[in-house]
Amino acid sequence: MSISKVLPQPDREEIRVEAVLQALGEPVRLQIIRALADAPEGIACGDIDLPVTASTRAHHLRMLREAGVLTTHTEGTRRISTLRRADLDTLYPGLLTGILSAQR
Amino acid sequence: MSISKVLPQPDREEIRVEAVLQALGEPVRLQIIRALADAPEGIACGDIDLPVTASTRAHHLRMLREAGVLTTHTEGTRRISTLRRADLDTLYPGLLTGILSAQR
DNA sequence: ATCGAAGTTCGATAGCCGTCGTACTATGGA
DNA sequence: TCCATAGTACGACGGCTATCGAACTTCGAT
Repeated sequence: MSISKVLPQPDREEIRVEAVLQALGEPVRLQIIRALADAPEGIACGDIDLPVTASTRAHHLRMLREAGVLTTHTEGTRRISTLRRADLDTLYPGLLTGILSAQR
Repeated sequence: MSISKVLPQPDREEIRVEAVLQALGEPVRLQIIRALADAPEGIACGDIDLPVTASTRAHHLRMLREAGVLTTHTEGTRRISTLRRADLDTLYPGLLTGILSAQR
């Protein structure tokens, strides 16, 4: 049995709006964000339908995590990601809602 | 005497959230947005203090305009830009506010 | 112990884009 | 008319980054 672990990510006060916007300004990553928004309990990155290979997928997940947009914890061999809604809503109230309200 | 003219820009319904986020996810452009937010009556791009040359400035202004973030009209030889607040607030309520609420 | 599944990391590549200088346009003033 | 000012357009260049394949790690199951 393995120990569930949270992957390294910035603290709330370390999150920079530029990094967040840059992270969100990429079609595939935006797609990921939307999938996460629809799965409040979190989702394994492999379970998100994306038009890229696994390695590219991992790359985008890492970008989003390091920007502070999502958090990832391990569950066996799977890595479950969730939106850092509370942090983002506190730092930039309305931003996430505004983005997600866009028609897809 | 010349005729004041509005430079080409997308209609509200043509604005895509990806383009907006991509436009905002660039430090210089974010700086422009903040300057515009502080000048509701509009501002000439030359009057914004930016760490880039005039041509780069023009490039960023064009990106922002074509993404639908700002509107530009001519006044003599000057080009006055203003945030498209109403359009953005309608399409993505809270997004602009969230971004601008970030500490600089 | 072996295997498969989930995912990451690394190196390489190709395309995008931020930057600049230069040339150009257009407007207004002398 | 001539010139200065405000700004754009274009071409070039360099750096960033999205993408991939291949090798590797980790865990769970058989």
